[in-house]
Amino acid sequence: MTKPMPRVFDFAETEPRIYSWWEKNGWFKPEIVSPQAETFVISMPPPNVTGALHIGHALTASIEDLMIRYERMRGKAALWVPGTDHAGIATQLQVEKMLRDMGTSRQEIGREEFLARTWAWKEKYGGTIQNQHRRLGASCDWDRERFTLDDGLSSAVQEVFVRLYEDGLIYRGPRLVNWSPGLQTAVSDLEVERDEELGKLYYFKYPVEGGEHIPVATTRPETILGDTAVCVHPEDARYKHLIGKTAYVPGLNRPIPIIADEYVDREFGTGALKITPGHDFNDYEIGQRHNLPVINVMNRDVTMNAEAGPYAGLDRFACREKLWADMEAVGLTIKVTDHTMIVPRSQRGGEVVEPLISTQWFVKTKPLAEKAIAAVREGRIKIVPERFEKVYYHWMENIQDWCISRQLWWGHRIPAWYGPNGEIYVGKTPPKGDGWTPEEDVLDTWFSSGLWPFSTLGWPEQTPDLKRFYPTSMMETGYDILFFWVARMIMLGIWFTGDVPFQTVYLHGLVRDKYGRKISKTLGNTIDPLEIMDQYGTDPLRFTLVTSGTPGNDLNLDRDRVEANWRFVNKIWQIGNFITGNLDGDLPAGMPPAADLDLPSRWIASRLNRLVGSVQYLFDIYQYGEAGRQIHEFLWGEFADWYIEVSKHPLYEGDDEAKTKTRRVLVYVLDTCLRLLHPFMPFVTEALWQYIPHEGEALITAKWPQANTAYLDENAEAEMNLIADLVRGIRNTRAEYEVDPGRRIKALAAPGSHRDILKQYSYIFARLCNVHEIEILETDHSSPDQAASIIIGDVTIYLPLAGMVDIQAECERLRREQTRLEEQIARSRIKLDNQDFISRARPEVVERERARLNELQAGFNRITERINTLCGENAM
RNA sequence: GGGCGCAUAGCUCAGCUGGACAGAGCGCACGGUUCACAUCCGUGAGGUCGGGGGUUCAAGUCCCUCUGCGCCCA
Repeated sequence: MTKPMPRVFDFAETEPRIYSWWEKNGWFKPEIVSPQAETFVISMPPPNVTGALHIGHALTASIEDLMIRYERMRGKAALWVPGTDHAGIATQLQVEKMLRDMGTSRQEIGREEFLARTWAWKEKYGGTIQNQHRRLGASCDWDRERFTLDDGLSSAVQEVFVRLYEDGLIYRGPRLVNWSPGLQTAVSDLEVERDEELGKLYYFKYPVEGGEHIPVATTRPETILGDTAVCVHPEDARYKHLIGKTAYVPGLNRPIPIIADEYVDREFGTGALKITPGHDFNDYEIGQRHNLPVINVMNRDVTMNAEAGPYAGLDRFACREKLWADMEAVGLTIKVTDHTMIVPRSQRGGEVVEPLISTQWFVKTKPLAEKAIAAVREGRIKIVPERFEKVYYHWMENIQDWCISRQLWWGHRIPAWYGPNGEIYVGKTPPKGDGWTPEEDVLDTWFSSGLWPFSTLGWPEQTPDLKRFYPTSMMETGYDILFFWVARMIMLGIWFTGDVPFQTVYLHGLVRDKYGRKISKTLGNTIDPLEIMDQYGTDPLRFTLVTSGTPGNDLNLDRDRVEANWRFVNKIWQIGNFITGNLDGDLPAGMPPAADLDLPSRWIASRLNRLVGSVQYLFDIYQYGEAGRQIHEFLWGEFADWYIEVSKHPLYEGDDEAKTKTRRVLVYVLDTCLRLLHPFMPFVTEALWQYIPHEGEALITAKWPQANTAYLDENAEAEMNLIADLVRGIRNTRAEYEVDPGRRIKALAAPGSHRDILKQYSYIFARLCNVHEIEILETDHSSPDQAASIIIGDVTIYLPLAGMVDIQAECERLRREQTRLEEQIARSRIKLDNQDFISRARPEVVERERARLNELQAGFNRITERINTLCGENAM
């Protein structure tokens, strides 16, 4: 039985109610199906624990929830593991800002107190994003929620660190690293952003033994103080004679050799390159090749150190100025030019990153990467869209060792201790004995998130969850973290579990504003998903996010589209209103057999099953957006606009049998569409489903539809198309002749080969174009003069519009139509006359073309006939 | 320097395995108080599918090339 449903869909009331009902019933958990069921598992990319939901999270959650709901409906044990990331740098910065606002600092309160405050901060703001995910309808298993600093995950991190160390894949040592002066920590290559900026190129003269000078250009004069060579191209005629001689570092007069290396670009600057292995990655490599010493001239706060001689204590940029001024004074400068250069900046802090020699912990990535590459090459991991595989290989094949230590406090403490005699101990527990000092540094946040797919399932313990749900099925995330996160999960996952962490990687794009601009606070074009949900509800936002773009490409989010989809939600609701309002008592479930159905029902059943098949195909190839658009098009453009309108006849005027059949079709079609749409728009579909006759408790656990080919009916589609074309033709004609839409008119029909259909379904014309009487003419009819005619195939409909039809105009209209047909016939003939087409095109394509030509020909004959009778005497 | 993406109606985008006159939403113009919906219904205008070349019986769709915009890597 059905209960009366509200006239409008109140999303604000419905969403939280339905969500908690789902959650309370445990439907987000994989345990709702048998333990033998096939699994489908997604690890949710963990957002920053203290973060707030932004539009990117909304996209991620919309797609992942869609995947999860779809697979759940397909009967799989669907598990979506949620969680949050401690986000070392970001969170520490937030807390430090709070401390600053309170007039203190982390240094002042000390490590222990700082961590206590950060945990407190996490407790306070940590729940926000979970609840925001609930608003999005995310059907994840909250009982399995994890946090990267949980005990379990911390133990996984330690385990991994220790084992990698024992495998010889983690080492510690002084190396040139990217130093973030603002954050006071080393960062990895990936955390450095390189952008073109306008800078200056400074030309210095380096004195050379024997009184000569060699000109050297640099963008960073302060690093001159750390130069250990000047390098020229071995074939450079300008400097060939200087190779092997000694130059003197400006400002310090330290002697350095002039060396030759083919690396030098003769075109750039002066063609003579200063080599500073302590402050430049390329120079570091050249230095290694030539056995040059490495001099570090900076402190960690990027002031100059003692090696800088008279410049010690100055900030790096102040030093730059002063050195230039000093050298200018002694005539060792040439010129300064404007110069566009690549400046490395810290991803988080934005300040210029300084390459600095520093002792850090590193992961030797090559052996890990090899296995990770093989997994994708061998198809054990599939990346969607496929083109990202290339990007992945390129990065993996050129991978550099990964600097994993961070001079932060918020994070996983590196499980290492230093002995009194400089020895290093690495283990999960402190070493025995006295005199051991624990390592101060913590690990890169991505080190722990790299374990996410298995650490969240209990690894290193062999938990039942790990056994059942690992490897996971799908890693869905943005392409912007392919290297940061996806690549590392693959490397670490394979290394530690011997199995891939997930079978498929689906990468989505970035959400941009409607003009395609990147969303940024400074631009002021941020899109707040919460605000949108307040205004339109969750379903329109989700549907818009999923249908606005294609996999792997950025999508431009247009608020107008959200509004349009909000109207779509209303449309669905109104369809529900209509159907439930026209039910009466119990209804047999399911569809009547096709043979028992009338033409419109056979048509809609055929269209529906075609849709189901198409949606299935699109889901199989991850084209969710297109699938959503097709469901939308079907539901509104075919079901509501045509079938429902037509169904009013049997519903209002039919007998009981006709009513029942029509009701069953209406309910069945709606039910199927709600199932198809549920992964896209969970709330309105579930809410409405509860008002229509249904089996089972909730749509969320209802069965995903399968196409039933028994209902495919090409003939019904063709007949219905003909009727629809006639209806449209009549509507056009009425509009053209400005016939009052409310005015009922009659028509005459020369039915051609569709006599029975037109007779039986003439009511459709009454419903859809206000033609309430159709007189079916005999074959040898005489056609009326004062009439407009609509010709589709071999059917002609005459609208006797006495006094309104201008024969002259009508003839012109018909001739235009005739010409159009003529052109199409010609084109079709050319095709069919082409032997190559006949022999090479697929038979059904040729067949379709033949049928089409017949149809065109019939129409052409009909229209010619009409012109002859109507326009005979004024044929010019 | 290497790689990738995008370029389709005024705007935002679809168009997947090549096959009938290229679609949607919004916007625009005109017309609608019929018992699901004005959060609606109907009609219409609007596109040389960035340029050029090629493959094919057939190209918006595949290949090459050029132009413009964007991204990634070095």
